Amino acid sequence: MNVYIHDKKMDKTELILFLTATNHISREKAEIIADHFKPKSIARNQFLLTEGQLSDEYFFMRSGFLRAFAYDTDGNDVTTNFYAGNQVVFEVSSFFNRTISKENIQALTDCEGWYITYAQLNMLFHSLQEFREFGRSVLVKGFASLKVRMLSMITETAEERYAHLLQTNPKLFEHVPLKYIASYLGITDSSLSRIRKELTKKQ
Amino acid sequence: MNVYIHDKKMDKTELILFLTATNHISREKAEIIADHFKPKSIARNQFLLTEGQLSDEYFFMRSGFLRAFAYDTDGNDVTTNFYAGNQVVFEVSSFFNRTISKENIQALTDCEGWYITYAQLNMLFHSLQEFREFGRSVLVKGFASLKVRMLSMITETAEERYAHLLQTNPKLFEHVPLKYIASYLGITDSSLSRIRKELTKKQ
DNA sequence: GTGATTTCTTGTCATTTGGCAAGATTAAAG
DNA sequence: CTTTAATCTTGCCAAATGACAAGAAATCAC
Repeated sequence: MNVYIHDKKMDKTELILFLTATNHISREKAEIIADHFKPKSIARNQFLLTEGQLSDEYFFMRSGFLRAFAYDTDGNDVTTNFYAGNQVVFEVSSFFNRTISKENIQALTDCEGWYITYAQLNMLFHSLQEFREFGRSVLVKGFASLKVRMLSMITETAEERYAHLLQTNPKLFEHVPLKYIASYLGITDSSLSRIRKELTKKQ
Repeated sequence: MNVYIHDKKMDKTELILFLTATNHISREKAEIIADHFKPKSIARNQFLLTEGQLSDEYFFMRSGFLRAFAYDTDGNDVTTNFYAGNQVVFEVSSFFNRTISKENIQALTDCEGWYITYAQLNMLFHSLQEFREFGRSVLVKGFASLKVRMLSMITETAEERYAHLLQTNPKLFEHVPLKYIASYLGITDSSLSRIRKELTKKQ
C-alpha cells in the first residue's frame, strides 16, 4: 500500500460513510465498493442527465444541489424533484429499464461526488449481496418519500406544503429560484409569492 | 409426479404467466418460484393490511379490486392507491423496512391470488438472481407510476385527472364509491360530482 | 459599472375548489 | 319488503388559485 492510494481512498470518506450508514454494509466491503466509483464534478447549470438520454450513472452526490424537471404537454418546465448532498441521484425508470429519460437533472450549484455505471452497479450487485440490500434500500427510500409527498399534495394546502418544505429543507431556498419551488409544490410562482407574503404577516 | 400435484400447479397459471411476463424469468424457474406461493382469498371489505401491522405478505392478486388508504392529521380517510387484478400488492416501506404500516389495504370486491412472506421472498431473491430482477422491476414499475401520478397532480386540472382515470381504468368505477376516487384525485366528493356533471354536459 | 436579463411581486379579475347543509338516490340490513 | 344507512348531487357562499400584465428588484454578462 502506498501513500497515493491511501490518500485516494481517504478522499472517499463521505461515500464510504454513506454506504455503511444503513448498516447493510461493513466498512471493509464499503471500501471495496467505493473503489469502483469515479469522481464526478458538475458545474452550476450543467446537466447530470438530459431528456432523451439514458440515465446510466448511479451518482452519489457529496455536495451541491440538483433539480430534476420535465416539460408538461404545454411545454412548461415543471420541477419534479430537488436533490441535496449526501444521496444517490439517478432517474429510476430510465436507469433500470434502460429506456431514454423524459426528465432532465441540472445542477443548481456546483456539485461534487462519485458515480458508477449501470453495468458496474449490476456487477457489484451480483457479487455482493450486502450491496444489493443497500441498493434496495435506496429504491425503497425514494419510493417512500414520494408517497409522503403525494399524500401531502392530497391533504395539505399549498401554504402548508410550502411551510413544511421551508422547515425541512431551509438550505434549498438559498440556491433555488422560487419559480422552481412553486412548480415543485404544484402552484404558480405568483401564488407562491402571495403565500410567502401571508406567512411573513403571520409571524 | 401425481395428478393432484399437477392440478395444483396448473392452478397457478396466472401467477406463472405474470412471473415470466417481464422476460427476466424462464418458465421452469417461474414454476419453482410459484410453488412457494400460497393461495389467499380476501372477502369484500376485509383487510389485506391494517394500520399498525407489518406488511409481511407479497401478494399477487389474480382478480379483484383493492384500495389503500391512510388517515390525515384531521382523521379523514384518504385513498392513496387502487389495485386491480394482475399485480403484486404490498406496502413497500413497511414490507422492506420491517416497520409498522401507516396504510390500510382493504378489498373493494372479493379478491383471489397467492402470496409469500418477506422471509420466503428474501430466500428466493437470494437463490434466484432472475427473481431478484423481477423483484426490482416490480419496485421500479411502482415507483415510475407514482412519478407519473405526481406529475399529473402538478400539471393537470382535477377534471383532466378524472378524465384520464376514467379512460385508463374504467372498470374501477364499477366497484368504487366516488368519494374514494375523489380523495385519490385530491379533491372533495362534491367537487367530483360537479366535474362529472360538467363532463356529461360536454359530451 | 452599466445595460440586459431574469426573477419576484403585485394588481385585477375569472375560475376552481372547498365547506357546509339539505335533499335525492342508491345500497345494505334485518 | 321495509327500514336504515351510505352515497351522491346540488345550492350557497367563501377561500384559494390561476391567467395575465406591469412594474420592482435582483442577478448576470460584458
